[in-house]
Amino acid sequence: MSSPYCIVQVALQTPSHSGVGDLLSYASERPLAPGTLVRVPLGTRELLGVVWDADQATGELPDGATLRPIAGVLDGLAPLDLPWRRLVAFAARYYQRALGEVALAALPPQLRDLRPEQLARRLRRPAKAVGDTIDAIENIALSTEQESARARIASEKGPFLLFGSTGSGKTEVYLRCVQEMLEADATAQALVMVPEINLTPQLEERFVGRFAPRFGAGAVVSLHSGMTNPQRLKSWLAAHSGSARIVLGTRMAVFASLPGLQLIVVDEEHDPSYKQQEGARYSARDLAIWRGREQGAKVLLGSATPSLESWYASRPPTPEDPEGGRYMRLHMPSRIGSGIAAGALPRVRRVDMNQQPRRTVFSAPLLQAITERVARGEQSMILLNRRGYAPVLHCVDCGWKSDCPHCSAHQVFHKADRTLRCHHCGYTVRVPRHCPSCGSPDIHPMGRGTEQLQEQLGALLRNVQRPDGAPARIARIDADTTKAKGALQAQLAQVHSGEVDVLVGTQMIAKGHDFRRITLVAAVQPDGALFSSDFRAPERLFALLMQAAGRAGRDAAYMAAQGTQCEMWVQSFHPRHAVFEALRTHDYEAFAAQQLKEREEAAMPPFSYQALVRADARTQEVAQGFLSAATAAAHAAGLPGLEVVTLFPPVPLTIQRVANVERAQMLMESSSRAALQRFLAAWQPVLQATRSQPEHKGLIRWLVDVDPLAI
DNA sequence: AGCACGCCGACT
DNA sequence: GTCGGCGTGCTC
Repeated sequence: MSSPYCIVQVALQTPSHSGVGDLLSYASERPLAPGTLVRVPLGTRELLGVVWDADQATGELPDGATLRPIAGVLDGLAPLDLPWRRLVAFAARYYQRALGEVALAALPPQLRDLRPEQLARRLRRPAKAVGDTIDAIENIALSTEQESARARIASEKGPFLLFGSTGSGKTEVYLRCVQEMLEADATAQALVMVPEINLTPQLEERFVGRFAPRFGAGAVVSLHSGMTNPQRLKSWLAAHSGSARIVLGTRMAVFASLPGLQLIVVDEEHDPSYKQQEGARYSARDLAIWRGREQGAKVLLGSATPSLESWYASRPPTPEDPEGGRYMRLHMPSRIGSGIAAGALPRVRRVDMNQQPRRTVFSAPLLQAITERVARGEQSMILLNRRGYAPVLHCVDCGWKSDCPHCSAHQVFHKADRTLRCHHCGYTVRVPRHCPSCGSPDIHPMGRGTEQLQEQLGALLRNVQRPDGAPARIARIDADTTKAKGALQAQLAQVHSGEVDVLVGTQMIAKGHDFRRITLVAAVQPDGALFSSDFRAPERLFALLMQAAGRAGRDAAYMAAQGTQCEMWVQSFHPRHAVFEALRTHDYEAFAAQQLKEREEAAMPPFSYQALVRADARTQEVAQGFLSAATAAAHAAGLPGLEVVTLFPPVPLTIQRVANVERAQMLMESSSRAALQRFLAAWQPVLQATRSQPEHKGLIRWLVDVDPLAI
């Protein structure tokens, strides 16, 4: 009857929503602490798992079945602590995924295929001593605003929203807060997140420069998907063991094991990249808030254009609303720097494209402004959120368009390699000489992308000389020019060195990179986002333009010496639109107030909570049929929460078909986050049951997106 | 999701 | 006779 072994519950990457639960029982000869990493047999495979349950009862099995024994214990590693396990469990529950899936995805991939002996060998390997030759960098004196933010963060509980314009020195505040935290406690750790891999090297340089001399060469580690598996494992182990004091990373870093975590910084907290778009669709920013509260760590969100969610959550108390928001808002409005031009934000110039000749790309005044800057040896930056030469080819005779045969989207014309490429499925063909439909040679590009912009600008500026007499040089940075590893850094270096006079690119160039000599930024065609069906499009456009404007005039001393006024140009058919009005006055607060009013009237986030279910199938009918059936089943079962959750009918996605898969989705909305959660949890098994009915055989997959960014 | 088992067609 | 097609079903 009684057995000589313990039963342990292990979290494994079990098949996504299928019969197998996510905690499986195994036999162990000795008790294992929760959080212990183990290798266990499953079917014919052997998988990495995490011991989950504290219940170590020795006893009989249900139904007299036999348990398979644990295959191995990764002994050298301390068990993952309770805060980490609670974070993973919360994320799995909140985002409606299997516990084991989230747990295993949160671990470095290489841990999955390392046998216990291999791991032991790796752990024995001494960390190589790195030179201690780095000189300590003196702290820069903080401005009054920075100092007051620092003091508030030090003395209050948070979470904090550091609302500071571009160039107000948010990074310096992060550095100070991290430093204080780490100096006060020799075991303290800090997590600093940035939205994109591209931004980690420059931040790493700054943190290493500041902290390697103080806390040792291994004190700062990075964690992002651009690293090789061995590098990631190394950083992860350093964080887990506590030897790394600072972890810099992208959204995935929110799941790092940090036993001493005391501070989390989320830089550019409004950035959509914090939302994972596959697997468990978590928001690293929201999880950071949760983790901070749970683990007793302070959380510091920073942005010049906060998400409306964070802005609303940080509203100060008023007589009508004596509670105010959950976050504490810290305001740093001034740009820092030396010289009389410090603090000057670029002047915003709007060009009414209705007054320009049809099909104008560069209006005369904008072209004039760029020309003058080239002649003065200053740099300009032109933004267009569309790569390639033209978004579509068009036949004048029969109306044919370069539609992708597999997607409901156009194939984009790329002139450099004479291809038509679908940006959704990757399908590529050579550019036809004649219309594939009627044979006419009269086929033309319609609309423009960055490639064309670069070409046209080259022609327009061909007679323009730099101060040294050389012709103007126009560079382009977008996903196409930066595919190769290190290409982005190399191209940025060219801009920094002054080789480039005009930089054309997608939003990639608007983010974070510190260009010293750019005095003009232009958005030539930003109207697309104004009337988008996505209610967050204006918010995103405003953030992008503000961020882009922040690229101009960062070298205040230079600006002052030259007597240059930096400018942000916007060409639009709707120059009086609220987004541009707010941009003109650099008034985020007015913009946010106006947007929040609209959101409140329409009961949209942050005044309501949303989730999506998406279904993919060969046909739209099957995809929508599944969603309709699952909705009907939810109503029939009278699922909890339903009284306060609105289910909207299924609709096709904006891009309905990708790679021959039809996509449909339906929206759920509620004024109560808890009710929406209760409903989703109860609905999960209903969705699974619906999926297994024979009439929904054609369904390829379904997935839930909680707090979606785009609908 | 893997991965085996299984039960039928064209090959050395 | 066997190599291999992918339908079905199981994994503590």
